[in-house]
Amino acid sequence: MANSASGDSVVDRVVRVIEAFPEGVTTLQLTELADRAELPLSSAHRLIRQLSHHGLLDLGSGGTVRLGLRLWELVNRNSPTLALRQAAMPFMEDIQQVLNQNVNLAVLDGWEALFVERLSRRGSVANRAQIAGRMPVHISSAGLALMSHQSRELQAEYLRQFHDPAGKVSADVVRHLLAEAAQQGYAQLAGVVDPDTWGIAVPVMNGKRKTVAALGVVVPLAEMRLQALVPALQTAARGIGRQLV
Amino acid sequence: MANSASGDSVVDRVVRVIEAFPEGVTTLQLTELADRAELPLSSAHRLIRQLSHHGLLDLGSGGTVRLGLRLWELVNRNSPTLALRQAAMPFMEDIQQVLNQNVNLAVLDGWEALFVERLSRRGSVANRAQIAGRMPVHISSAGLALMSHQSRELQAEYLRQFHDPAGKVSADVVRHLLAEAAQQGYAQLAGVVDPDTWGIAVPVMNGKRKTVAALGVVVPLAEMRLQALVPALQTAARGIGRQLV
DNA sequence: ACACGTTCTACCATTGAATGGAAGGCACCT
DNA sequence: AGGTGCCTTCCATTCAATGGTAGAACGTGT
Repeated sequence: MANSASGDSVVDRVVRVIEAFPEGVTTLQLTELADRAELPLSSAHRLIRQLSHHGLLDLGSGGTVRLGLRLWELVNRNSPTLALRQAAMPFMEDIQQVLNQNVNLAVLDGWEALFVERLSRRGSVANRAQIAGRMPVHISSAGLALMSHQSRELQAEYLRQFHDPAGKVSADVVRHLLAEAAQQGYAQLAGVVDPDTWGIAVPVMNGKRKTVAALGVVVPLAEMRLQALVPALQTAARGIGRQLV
Repeated sequence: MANSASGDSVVDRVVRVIEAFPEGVTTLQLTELADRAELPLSSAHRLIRQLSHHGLLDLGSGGTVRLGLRLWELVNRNSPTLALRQAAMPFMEDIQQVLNQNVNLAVLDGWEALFVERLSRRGSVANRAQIAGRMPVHISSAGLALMSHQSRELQAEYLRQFHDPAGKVSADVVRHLLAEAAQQGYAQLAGVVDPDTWGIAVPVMNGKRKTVAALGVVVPLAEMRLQALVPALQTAARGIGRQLV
């Protein structure tokens, strides 16, 4: 036998290895990684050593495996969201200063909002973990803000396939939320993620008026002041969008 | 001929493709990417399509290639510096609040300081580009702070191979800077990177008193107040280190 | 309008790079 | 002392990867 009894290419395997790390886990043992990637140990070992040699992975002395610093560096230097994050950062800092709330920036990926940047509320323990985190469209204000400004076709497709695994939300409810968000120009969601918090997000449109991101804040229910928040967010979103092609 | 006339493995090629993006460039044409990665066009095309299929790259309609959002997500979720950044973030925010200066966090990689986190001075235009940026040890306060707390052997090896391409700095000068930094417990460097700025950095030690990072600020020369800065940085560095294993 | 250059995409016979079972080595248990 | 779990290396087998070639789809200048 040669070149994979299981019928997958080298590229497939490289991807499986990188994907094998569970969220938030930085270190894995060689054997465990081989298991997770469903690779024969010897194959996994060879592959990981190659990747490690190039710095994409970091194979420690005792068989501990991490993602490589070099990979982190390359990806962050050339990240597809680099321009967006650079444009958004000053405005996000402004909002954090003025409103003193958690600020976040998300893009749409599939049927989920992917958070690409985040600033924590001053004084609170930073919750940086949520960077690179995902939330389904229907339970995040950012997701709703993003989806409500997509094309009719995409929204229709989204609603067609929509199914809430928890079974608590129907497609009709989501349709209503999207319509409301589209009409108002912002999306809000209270107590869904966390019972004591309120999320508000507005779309960020690039120069061609295409919605490329959502800018949002998460505030304690008690401090909710929609009148103050929405204009601030919308102003910032326009400022960001003006810098994007 | 089969399996690479040039004698490199698939893994080599995957790495070359990812590394082919110049710093700060997010989009490349297929042909240009093939050139940069030194791959035959047809091979590059096949490889990139595979990677794109898995979301590590993103092959657009007109042959435009970007890094994939999925890759960014995976790397940032499981980044080797995740714990460090999470521990450091609140302290960095404190410093930014109290001192109103650019704050940065770096680790040592090879003979360079790799900046893993950064907060911009309030009011200044954010210079986020420097995240994932590198600076040689001898011309960055962070680099000096890091190197000055490494083992004797590593420092000796560093000094042995040291060579300033600009020819302005001798190994003896660097040796002196390192000794000074080691003795004082902080490193400073004035007007090297930018003629009007002063950089100060202190080491961050983990629970085993191993130096794992450097915490630093960059201040305008005019606002230089060493007496205020160093204690603040050292306090923060201790706070960060206490949370690291 | 036409010819030309450039770039993307697809095909397919050839072959050496990738494969993984087996065995060795090491550390740490019981 | 024997057992267990892990990392690491070896090597004959073979099919996945390769890249020259050619066609399609642009864009551009004459």
